[in-house]
Amino acid sequence: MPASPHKVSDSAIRRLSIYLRVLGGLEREGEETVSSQVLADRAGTTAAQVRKDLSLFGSFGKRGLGYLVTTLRDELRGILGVSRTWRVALVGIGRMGAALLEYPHFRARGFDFVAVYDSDPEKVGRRRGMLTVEDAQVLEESLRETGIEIVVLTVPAAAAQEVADAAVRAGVRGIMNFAPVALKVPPGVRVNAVRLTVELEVLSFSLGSVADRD
Amino acid sequence: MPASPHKVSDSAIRRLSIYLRVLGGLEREGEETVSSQVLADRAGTTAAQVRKDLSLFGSFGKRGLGYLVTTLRDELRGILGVSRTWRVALVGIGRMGAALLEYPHFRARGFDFVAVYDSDPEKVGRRRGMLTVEDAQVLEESLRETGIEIVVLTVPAAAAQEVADAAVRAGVRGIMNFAPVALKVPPGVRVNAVRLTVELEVLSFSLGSVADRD
DNA sequence: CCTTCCTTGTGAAGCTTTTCACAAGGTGCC
DNA sequence: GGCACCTTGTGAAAAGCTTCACAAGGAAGG
Repeated sequence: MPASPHKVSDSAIRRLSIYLRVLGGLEREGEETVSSQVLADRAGTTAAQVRKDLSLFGSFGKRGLGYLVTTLRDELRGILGVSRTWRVALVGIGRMGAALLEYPHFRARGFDFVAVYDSDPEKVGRRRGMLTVEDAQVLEESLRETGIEIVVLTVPAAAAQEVADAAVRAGVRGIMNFAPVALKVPPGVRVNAVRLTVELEVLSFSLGSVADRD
Repeated sequence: MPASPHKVSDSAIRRLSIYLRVLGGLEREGEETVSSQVLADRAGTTAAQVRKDLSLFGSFGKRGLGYLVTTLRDELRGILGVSRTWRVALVGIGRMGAALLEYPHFRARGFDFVAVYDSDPEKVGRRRGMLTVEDAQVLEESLRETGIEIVVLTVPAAAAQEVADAAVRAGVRGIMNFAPVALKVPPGVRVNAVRLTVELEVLSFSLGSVADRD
Protein backbone atom coordinates (compact mmCIF):
# COMPACT_ATOMS: atom_id res chain seq x y z
CA MET A 1 0.00 0.00 0.00
CA PRO A 2 2.41 2.68 -1.24
CA ALA A 3 1.34 6.06 0.12
CA SER A 4 3.43 8.05 -2.34
CA PRO A 5 4.98 5.77 -4.93
CA HIS A 6 8.36 6.83 -6.12
CA LYS A 7 7.41 7.00 -9.74
CA VAL A 8 4.01 6.76 -11.34
CA SER A 9 3.67 6.95 -15.09
CA ASP A 10 1.93 9.80 -16.74
CA SER A 11 -0.45 7.48 -18.52
CA ALA A 12 -1.52 5.96 -15.22
CA ILE A 13 -2.35 9.42 -13.86
CA ARG A 14 -4.30 10.26 -16.99
CA ARG A 15 -6.36 7.13 -16.50
CA LEU A 16 -6.98 7.91 -12.83
CA SER A 17 -8.41 11.24 -13.95
CA ILE A 18 -10.69 9.40 -16.34
CA TYR A 19 -11.80 6.98 -13.63
CA LEU A 20 -12.66 9.98 -11.52
CA ARG A 21 -14.88 11.30 -14.25
CA VAL A 22 -16.56 7.92 -14.67
CA LEU A 23 -17.16 7.63 -10.93
CA GLY A 24 -18.94 10.98 -10.99
CA GLY A 25 -21.28 9.60 -13.61
CA LEU A 26 -21.89 6.40 -11.67
CA GLU A 27 -22.64 8.38 -8.56
CA ARG A 28 -25.19 10.49 -10.38
CA GLU A 29 -26.79 7.28 -11.59
CA GLY A 30 -27.08 6.13 -8.00
CA GLU A 31 -24.63 3.25 -8.22
CA GLU A 32 -23.08 2.39 -4.88
CA THR A 33 -20.44 -0.05 -5.99
CA VAL A 34 -18.57 -0.70 -9.19
CA SER A 35 -16.31 -3.51 -10.37
CA SER A 36 -13.02 -2.97 -12.13
CA GLN A 37 -14.66 -4.44 -15.21
CA VAL A 38 -17.44 -1.87 -15.37
CA LEU A 39 -15.08 0.96 -14.56
CA ALA A 40 -12.81 -0.23 -17.35
CA ASP A 41 -15.62 -0.42 -19.88
CA ARG A 42 -16.72 3.11 -19.18
CA ALA A 43 -13.20 4.45 -19.16
CA GLY A 44 -12.15 2.64 -22.30
CA THR A 45 -9.52 0.36 -20.80
CA THR A 46 -9.25 -3.12 -19.23
CA ALA A 47 -10.17 -4.42 -15.80
CA ALA A 48 -6.60 -5.51 -15.10
CA GLN A 49 -5.37 -2.07 -15.98
CA VAL A 50 -7.83 -0.45 -13.61
CA ARG A 51 -6.79 -2.68 -10.74
CA LYS A 52 -3.11 -2.16 -11.43
CA ASP A 53 -3.53 1.60 -11.61
CA LEU A 54 -5.39 1.74 -8.33
CA SER A 55 -2.96 -0.64 -6.65
CA LEU A 56 -0.22 1.92 -7.24
CA PHE A 57 -1.79 3.98 -4.51
CA GLY A 58 -3.45 1.51 -2.22
CA SER A 59 -6.14 -1.12 -1.83
CA PHE A 60 -9.47 0.54 -2.25
CA GLY A 61 -11.67 -2.37 -3.24
CA LYS A 62 -13.55 -5.12 -1.48
CA ARG A 63 -13.03 -8.59 -2.86
CA GLY A 64 -16.19 -10.16 -4.10
CA LEU A 65 -17.91 -6.81 -4.21
CA GLY A 66 -15.91 -4.20 -6.08
CA TYR A 67 -15.27 -0.56 -5.18
CA LEU A 68 -17.51 1.78 -3.26
CA VAL A 69 -18.21 4.55 -5.74
CA THR A 70 -18.15 7.47 -3.36
CA THR A 71 -15.19 6.25 -1.37
CA LEU A 72 -13.10 5.61 -4.43
CA ARG A 73 -14.03 8.97 -5.85
CA ASP A 74 -12.79 10.67 -2.71
CA GLU A 75 -9.59 8.67 -2.74
CA LEU A 76 -8.91 9.59 -6.35
CA ARG A 77 -9.58 13.22 -5.62
CA GLY A 78 -7.01 13.09 -2.89
CA ILE A 79 -4.45 11.35 -5.07
CA LEU A 80 -4.91 13.75 -7.96
CA GLY A 81 -4.85 16.72 -5.65
CA VAL A 82 -8.29 18.01 -6.54
CA SER A 83 -9.91 17.86 -3.12
CA ARG A 84 -8.89 21.47 -2.93
CA THR A 85 -9.68 24.26 -5.36
CA TRP A 86 -6.87 25.43 -7.64
CA ARG A 87 -6.61 29.08 -8.50
CA VAL A 88 -5.71 29.35 -12.16
CA ALA A 89 -4.73 32.24 -14.39
CA LEU A 90 -5.43 32.53 -18.10
CA VAL A 91 -3.00 34.40 -20.30
CA GLY A 92 -4.11 35.42 -23.77
CA ILE A 93 -7.77 35.92 -24.34
CA GLY A 94 -8.39 35.16 -27.97
CA ARG A 95 -11.20 32.87 -29.00
CA MET A 96 -9.59 29.84 -27.47
CA GLY A 97 -8.87 31.62 -24.22
CA ALA A 98 -12.43 32.87 -24.03
CA ALA A 99 -13.77 29.38 -24.64
CA LEU A 100 -11.63 27.91 -21.87
CA LEU A 101 -12.65 30.65 -19.48
CA GLU A 102 -16.25 29.56 -19.81
CA TYR A 103 -15.54 25.86 -20.04
CA PRO A 104 -17.89 24.48 -17.39
CA HIS A 105 -15.95 21.32 -16.61
CA PHE A 106 -12.96 23.20 -15.24
CA ARG A 107 -14.81 24.88 -12.42
CA ALA A 108 -16.83 21.75 -11.77
CA ARG A 109 -13.61 19.85 -11.19
CA GLY A 110 -12.00 22.40 -8.91
CA PHE A 111 -10.09 24.64 -11.31
CA ASP A 112 -11.08 28.26 -10.89
CA PHE A 113 -9.92 31.05 -13.14
CA VAL A 114 -9.13 33.97 -10.87
CA ALA A 115 -7.13 36.20 -13.24
CA VAL A 116 -6.96 36.94 -16.97
CA TYR A 117 -4.17 38.69 -18.81
CA ASP A 118 -3.66 39.99 -22.31
CA SER A 119 -1.21 42.34 -23.95
CA ASP A 120 -3.69 43.94 -26.34
CA PRO A 121 -4.60 47.44 -25.04
CA GLU A 122 -8.01 47.00 -26.63
CA LYS A 123 -8.72 44.09 -24.34
CA VAL A 124 -7.05 45.23 -21.14
CA GLY A 125 -9.59 46.60 -18.66
CA ARG A 126 -12.56 44.85 -20.21
CA ARG A 127 -14.69 42.51 -18.17
CA ARG A 128 -14.78 38.83 -18.97
CA GLY A 129 -17.41 37.08 -16.93
CA MET A 130 -16.47 37.83 -13.35
CA LEU A 131 -12.95 38.96 -14.18
CA THR A 132 -11.29 42.06 -15.55
CA VAL A 133 -8.58 41.58 -18.14
CA GLU A 134 -5.26 42.74 -16.75
CA ASP A 135 -2.26 43.96 -18.67
CA ALA A 136 0.23 41.23 -19.43
CA GLN A 137 2.94 43.70 -18.46
CA VAL A 138 2.07 43.27 -14.81
CA LEU A 139 1.71 39.51 -15.08
CA GLU A 140 4.77 38.57 -13.08
CA GLU A 141 4.06 40.85 -10.16
CA SER A 142 0.37 40.12 -10.18
CA LEU A 143 0.86 36.35 -10.25
CA ARG A 144 3.33 36.56 -7.42
CA GLU A 145 0.94 38.59 -5.28
CA THR A 146 -1.98 36.27 -5.80
CA GLY A 147 0.17 33.17 -5.33
CA ILE A 148 -1.30 31.48 -8.36
CA GLU A 149 0.29 28.14 -9.13
CA ILE A 150 -1.24 27.11 -12.44
CA VAL A 151 -1.35 29.11 -15.66
CA VAL A 152 -3.18 28.34 -18.89
CA LEU A 153 -1.37 29.77 -21.88
CA THR A 154 -3.35 30.71 -24.97
CA VAL A 155 -1.01 33.27 -26.47
CA PRO A 156 0.61 33.25 -29.92
CA ALA A 157 3.60 30.94 -30.28
CA ALA A 158 6.00 33.88 -30.51
CA ALA A 159 5.01 35.18 -27.08
CA ALA A 160 4.69 31.88 -25.24
CA GLN A 161 8.24 31.40 -23.98
CA GLU A 162 8.44 34.95 -22.69
CA VAL A 163 5.17 34.60 -20.79
CA ALA A 164 6.20 31.23 -19.44
CA ASP A 165 9.46 32.70 -18.16
CA ALA A 166 7.62 35.46 -16.36
CA ALA A 167 5.17 32.99 -14.86
CA VAL A 168 7.96 30.78 -13.63
CA ARG A 169 9.72 33.75 -12.05
CA ALA A 170 6.45 34.50 -10.29
CA GLY A 171 6.40 31.05 -8.74
CA VAL A 172 4.05 29.23 -11.09
CA ARG A 173 4.77 25.51 -11.12
CA GLY A 174 2.28 24.20 -13.64
CA ILE A 175 1.61 25.41 -17.17
CA MET A 176 -1.02 24.18 -19.58
CA ASN A 177 0.29 25.30 -22.93
CA PHE A 178 -1.86 25.68 -26.02
CA ALA A 179 0.79 27.52 -28.04
CA PRO A 180 2.42 25.36 -30.73
CA VAL A 181 5.92 25.61 -29.33
CA ALA A 182 7.94 23.53 -26.86
CA LEU A 183 8.48 25.59 -23.73
CA LYS A 184 11.73 25.46 -21.82
CA VAL A 185 11.23 25.60 -18.08
CA PRO A 186 13.50 24.87 -15.12
CA PRO A 187 13.24 21.64 -13.12
CA GLY A 188 10.32 21.65 -10.74
CA VAL A 189 8.00 23.30 -13.23
CA ARG A 190 5.67 21.10 -15.19
CA VAL A 191 4.37 21.90 -18.66
CA ASN A 192 1.45 20.09 -20.18
CA ALA A 193 1.04 20.79 -23.86
CA VAL A 194 -2.28 20.57 -25.67
CA ARG A 195 -1.49 20.08 -29.33
CA LEU A 196 -4.70 20.27 -31.27
CA THR A 197 -3.11 20.07 -34.68
CA VAL A 198 -1.18 17.00 -33.64
CA GLU A 199 -4.42 15.29 -32.70
CA LEU A 200 -5.83 15.93 -36.15
CA GLU A 201 -2.67 14.77 -37.85
CA VAL A 202 -2.75 11.53 -35.91
CA LEU A 203 -6.24 11.01 -37.32
CA SER A 204 -5.01 11.89 -40.78
CA PHE A 205 -2.24 9.32 -40.50
CA SER A 206 -4.61 6.60 -39.32
CA LEU A 207 -6.98 7.31 -42.17
CA GLY A 208 -4.16 7.32 -44.66
CA SER A 209 -2.76 3.93 -43.71
CA VAL A 210 -4.67 0.84 -44.66
CA ALA A 211 -7.55 0.56 -42.21
CA ASP A 212 -6.20 -0.41 -38.83
CA ARG A 213 -8.48 -2.03 -36.35
CA ASP A 214 -10.05 0.41 -33.99
CA MET B 1 13.44 1.44 -45.70
CA PRO B 2 9.97 0.29 -44.71
CA ALA B 3 7.38 1.91 -46.98
CA SER B 4 4.46 1.09 -44.72
CA PRO B 5 5.65 -0.38 -41.43
CA HIS B 6 3.36 -2.91 -39.95
CA LYS B 7 2.85 -1.10 -36.72
CA VAL B 8 3.96 2.34 -35.70
CA SER B 9 3.23 3.59 -32.24
CA ASP B 10 0.92 6.44 -31.61
CA SER B 11 3.57 8.35 -29.75
CA ALA B 12 5.92 8.11 -32.71
CA ILE B 13 3.25 9.59 -34.97
CA ARG B 14 2.60 12.38 -32.49
CA ARG B 15 6.28 13.23 -32.57
CA LEU B 16 6.40 13.20 -36.37
CA SER B 17 3.64 15.77 -36.31
CA ILE B 18 5.72 17.88 -33.96
CA TYR B 19 8.79 17.54 -36.16
CA LEU B 20 6.68 18.77 -39.05
CA ARG B 21 5.76 21.86 -37.09
CA VAL B 22 9.38 22.50 -36.17
CA LEU B 23 10.48 22.09 -39.78
CA GLY B 24 8.00 24.76 -40.80
CA GLY B 25 9.64 27.13 -38.36
CA LEU B 26 13.13 26.28 -39.55
CA GLU B 27 12.09 26.82 -43.12
CA ARG B 28 10.70 30.25 -42.31
CA GLU B 29 14.00 31.05 -40.66
CA GLY B 30 15.79 30.16 -43.86
CA GLU B 31 17.55 27.06 -42.57
CA GLU B 32 18.37 24.60 -45.31
CA THR B 33 19.53 21.67 -43.22
CA VAL B 34 18.95 20.48 -39.69
CA SER B 35 20.55 17.83 -37.52
CA SER B 36 18.64 15.35 -35.43
CA GLN B 37 20.03 17.15 -32.39
CA VAL B 38 18.59 20.54 -33.30
CA LEU B 39 15.30 18.99 -34.37
CA ALA B 40 15.14 17.20 -31.06
CA ASP B 41 15.85 20.33 -29.03
CA ARG B 42 13.10 22.24 -30.73
CA ALA B 43 10.66 19.38 -30.50
CA GLY B 44 11.43 18.61 -26.89
CA THR B 45 12.87 15.12 -27.35
CA THR B 46 16.25 13.48 -27.98
CA ALA B 47 18.38 13.13 -31.08
CA ALA B 48 18.28 9.34 -30.90
CA GLN B 49 14.50 9.42 -30.69
CA VAL B 50 14.28 11.63 -33.76
CA ARG B 51 16.48 9.35 -35.79
CA LYS B 52 14.61 6.25 -34.67
CA ASP B 53 11.26 7.79 -35.46
CA LEU B 54 12.33 8.79 -38.94
CA SER B 55 13.98 5.46 -39.58
CA LEU B 56 10.58 3.82 -39.18
CA PHE B 57 9.67 5.27 -42.55
CA GLY B 58 12.94 5.54 -44.43
CA SER B 59 16.35 7.14 -44.62
CA PHE B 60 15.87 10.81 -45.15
CA GLY B 61 19.14 12.23 -43.86
CA LYS B 62 22.62 12.75 -45.19
CA ARG B 63 25.42 11.56 -42.94
CA GLY B 64 27.74 14.30 -41.87
CA LEU B 65 25.20 16.91 -42.89
CA GLY B 66 21.79 16.25 -41.39
CA TYR B 67 18.38 16.53 -43.03
CA LEU B 68 17.30 18.87 -45.80
CA VAL B 69 14.56 20.93 -44.20
CA THR B 70 12.25 21.22 -47.18
CA THR B 71 12.68 17.65 -48.30
CA LEU B 72 12.05 16.22 -44.87
CA ARG B 73 9.02 18.43 -44.46
CA ASP B 74 7.56 17.07 -47.67
CA GLU B 75 8.31 13.51 -46.64
CA LEU B 76 6.61 13.98 -43.30
CA ARG B 77 3.61 15.55 -44.95
CA GLY B 78 3.32 12.50 -47.11
CA ILE B 79 3.67 10.11 -44.21
CA LEU B 80 1.12 11.92 -42.08
CA GLY B 81 -1.27 12.24 -44.98
CA VAL B 82 -1.41 16.02 -44.99
CA SER B 83 -0.15 16.68 -48.49
CA ARG B 84 -3.80 16.79 -49.35
CA THR B 85 -6.50 18.95 -47.79
CA TRP B 86 -8.91 17.24 -45.42
CA ARG B 87 -12.54 18.31 -45.40
CA VAL B 88 -13.70 18.42 -41.80
CA ALA B 89 -17.08 18.93 -40.18
CA LEU B 90 -17.70 20.52 -36.81
CA VAL B 91 -20.64 19.35 -34.72
CA GLY B 92 -21.76 21.49 -31.81
CA ILE B 93 -21.04 25.17 -32.00
CA GLY B 94 -20.72 26.37 -28.45
CA ARG B 95 -17.79 28.48 -27.40
CA MET B 96 -15.30 25.70 -27.88
CA GLY B 97 -16.68 24.83 -31.30
CA ALA B 98 -16.56 28.46 -32.36
CA ALA B 99 -12.97 28.78 -31.19
CA LEU B 100 -11.91 25.71 -33.14
CA LEU B 101 -13.70 26.91 -36.25
CA GLU B 102 -11.48 29.99 -36.26
CA TYR B 103 -8.34 28.25 -35.06
CA PRO B 104 -5.83 29.38 -37.68
CA HIS B 105 -3.46 26.44 -37.36
CA PHE B 106 -6.01 23.94 -38.62
CA ARG B 107 -6.46 25.50 -42.02
CA ALA B 108 -2.75 26.26 -42.24
CA ARG B 109 -2.03 22.57 -41.84
CA GLY B 110 -4.58 21.36 -44.35
CA PHE B 111 -7.69 20.83 -42.24
CA ASP B 112 -10.61 22.75 -43.66
CA PHE B 113 -13.97 23.05 -41.96
CA VAL B 114 -16.55 22.69 -44.69
CA ALA B 115 -19.69 22.08 -42.61
CA VAL B 116 -21.04 23.02 -39.18
CA TYR B 117 -23.94 21.42 -37.35
CA ASP B 118 -25.89 22.17 -34.22
CA SER B 119 -29.19 21.00 -32.80
CA ASP B 120 -30.18 24.35 -31.30
CA PRO B 121 -32.89 25.96 -33.51
CA GLU B 122 -31.54 29.34 -32.43
CA LYS B 123 -28.24 28.58 -34.07
CA VAL B 124 -29.34 26.65 -37.14
CA GLY B 125 -29.30 28.82 -40.24
CA ARG B 126 -26.91 31.39 -38.85
CA ARG B 127 -23.68 32.15 -40.62
CA ARG B 128 -20.39 31.29 -39.01
CA GLY B 129 -17.51 32.71 -40.97
CA MET B 130 -17.94 31.23 -44.42
CA LEU B 131 -20.36 28.55 -43.32
CA THR B 132 -24.02 28.27 -42.46
CA VAL B 133 -24.95 26.22 -39.40
CA GLU B 134 -26.94 23.18 -40.46
CA ASP B 135 -29.45 21.25 -38.41
CA ALA B 136 -27.91 18.28 -36.63
CA GLN B 137 -31.00 16.33 -37.69
CA VAL B 138 -29.69 16.14 -41.23
CA LEU B 139 -26.14 15.36 -40.15
CA GLU B 140 -26.01 11.80 -41.35
CA GLU B 141 -27.39 12.46 -44.80
CA SER B 142 -25.41 15.64 -45.21
CA LEU B 143 -22.12 14.05 -44.20
CA ARG B 144 -22.73 11.17 -46.55
CA GLU B 145 -23.40 13.51 -49.46
CA THR B 146 -20.33 15.61 -48.92
CA GLY B 147 -18.13 12.58 -48.29
CA ILE B 148 -16.57 14.13 -45.21
CA GLU B 149 -14.17 11.80 -43.44
CA ILE B 150 -13.23 13.67 -40.27
CA VAL B 151 -15.57 15.13 -37.67
CA VAL B 152 -14.75 17.33 -34.70
CA LEU B 153 -17.20 16.79 -31.86
CA THR B 154 -17.89 19.63 -29.45
CA VAL B 155 -21.31 18.61 -28.22
CA PRO B 156 -22.42 17.90 -24.63
CA ALA B 157 -21.39 14.52 -23.27
CA ALA B 158 -24.98 13.26 -23.33
CA ALA B 159 -25.27 13.78 -27.09
CA ALA B 160 -21.80 12.65 -28.12
CA GLN B 161 -22.41 8.93 -28.65
CA GLU B 162 -25.53 9.54 -30.68
CA VAL B 163 -23.76 12.00 -32.96
CA ALA B 164 -20.78 9.69 -33.29
CA ASP B 165 -23.06 6.83 -34.33
CA ALA B 166 -24.67 8.96 -37.01
CA ALA B 167 -21.29 10.13 -38.27
CA VAL B 168 -20.02 6.57 -38.48
CA ARG B 169 -23.11 5.52 -40.40
CA ALA B 170 -22.39 8.35 -42.81
CA GLY B 171 -18.92 6.97 -43.49
CA VAL B 172 -16.83 9.12 -41.20
CA ARG B 173 -13.63 7.33 -40.19
CA GLY B 174 -11.98 9.81 -37.86
CA ILE B 175 -13.44 11.62 -34.86
CA MET B 176 -11.78 14.23 -32.71
CA ASN B 177 -13.82 14.12 -29.53
CA PHE B 178 -13.95 16.95 -27.01
CA ALA B 179 -16.89 15.54 -25.07
CA PRO B 180 -15.92 14.00 -21.73
CA VAL B 181 -17.13 10.51 -22.54
CA ALA B 182 -15.50 7.44 -24.08
CA LEU B 183 -17.08 6.85 -27.48
CA LYS B 184 -17.76 3.36 -28.75
CA VAL B 185 -17.12 2.99 -32.45
CA PRO B 186 -16.75 0.00 -34.77
CA PRO B 187 -13.35 -1.21 -35.97
CA GLY B 188 -11.95 0.95 -38.72
CA VAL B 189 -13.07 4.15 -37.10
CA ARG B 190 -10.54 6.08 -35.10
CA VAL B 191 -11.40 8.33 -32.17
CA ASN B 192 -8.97 10.83 -30.77
CA ALA B 193 -10.09 12.27 -27.48
CA VAL B 194 -9.03 15.68 -26.24
CA ARG B 195 -9.45 15.65 -22.48
CA LEU B 196 -8.83 19.14 -21.21
CA THR B 197 -9.76 18.40 -17.62
CA VAL B 198 -7.43 15.43 -17.59
CA GLU B 199 -4.57 17.68 -18.62
CA LEU B 200 -5.24 19.99 -15.72
CA GLU B 201 -5.55 17.11 -13.29
CA VAL B 202 -2.21 15.75 -14.40
CA LEU B 203 -0.75 19.14 -13.51
CA SER B 204 -2.55 19.09 -10.20
CA PHE B 205 -1.09 15.68 -9.41
CA SER B 206 2.43 16.77 -10.30
CA LEU B 207 2.14 19.85 -8.13
CA GLY B 208 0.76 17.86 -5.27
CA SER B 209 3.56 15.30 -5.16
CA VAL B 210 6.91 16.38 -3.85
CA ALA B 211 8.51 18.42 -6.59
CA ASP B 212 9.55 16.12 -9.41
CA ARG B 213 12.27 17.18 -11.77
CA ASP B 214 10.95 18.78 -14.90
C1' DC C 1 -21.26 -23.02 9.47
C1' DC C 2 -20.16 -24.40 5.09
C1' DT C 3 -20.16 -24.09 0.26
C1' DT C 4 -20.31 -21.50 -3.91
C1' DC C 5 -19.49 -17.66 -6.33
C1' DC C 6 -17.48 -13.35 -7.26
C1' DT C 7 -13.87 -9.81 -7.45
C1' DT C 8 -9.66 -7.83 -5.88
C1' DG C 9 -4.53 -7.34 -5.52
C1' DT C 10 -0.26 -8.66 -7.43
C1' DG C 11 4.06 -11.21 -8.86
C1' DA C 12 5.63 -12.65 -13.13
C1' DA C 13 5.62 -12.84 -18.03
C1' DG C 14 5.23 -10.57 -22.26
C1' DC C 15 5.39 -6.82 -25.05
C1' DT C 16 6.55 -2.03 -26.46
C1' DT C 17 9.23 1.99 -26.42
C1' DT C 18 13.33 4.40 -25.48
C1' DT C 19 18.17 4.79 -24.98
C1' DC C 20 22.75 3.47 -26.09
C1' DA C 21 26.75 3.09 -28.76
C1' DC C 22 29.12 2.57 -32.82
C1' DA C 23 30.03 1.37 -37.73
C1' DA C 24 29.39 3.51 -42.00
C1' DG C 25 28.89 7.22 -45.05
C1' DG C 26 29.65 12.01 -46.40
C1' DT C 27 31.52 16.76 -46.22
C1' DG C 28 34.87 20.20 -46.54
C1' DC C 29 39.30 21.99 -45.84
C1' DC C 30 44.13 21.87 -46.78
C1' DG D 1 43.51 13.50 -52.87
C1' DG D 2 43.71 12.76 -48.21
C1' DC D 3 42.49 13.59 -43.59
C1' DA D 4 39.75 15.16 -39.80
C1' DC D 5 35.39 15.77 -38.47
C1' DC D 6 30.49 15.31 -38.28
C1' DT D 7 26.02 13.02 -38.41
C1' DT D 8 23.07 9.34 -39.71
C1' DG D 9 20.93 4.67 -39.30
C1' DT D 10 20.43 0.76 -36.52
C1' DG D 11 21.10 -3.57 -33.91
C1' DA D 12 21.17 -4.49 -29.10
C1' DA D 13 20.41 -3.38 -24.31
C1' DA D 14 17.70 -1.19 -21.01
C1' DA D 15 13.69 0.62 -19.20
C1' DG D 16 8.90 0.97 -18.89
C1' DC D 17 4.15 -0.46 -19.40
C1' DT D 18 0.44 -3.81 -19.97
C1' DT D 19 -1.49 -8.24 -19.70
C1' DC D 20 -1.94 -12.59 -17.52
C1' DA D 21 -3.30 -15.74 -14.22
C1' DC D 22 -4.23 -17.08 -9.79
C1' DA D 23 -4.18 -17.07 -4.69
C1' DA D 24 -6.68 -14.91 -1.24
C1' DG D 25 -10.46 -12.44 0.72
C1' DG D 26 -15.15 -11.62 1.24
C1' DA D 27 -20.30 -11.98 0.28
C1' DA D 28 -24.55 -14.53 0.13
C1' DG D 29 -27.52 -18.24 0.63
C1' DG D 30 -28.93 -22.45 2.54
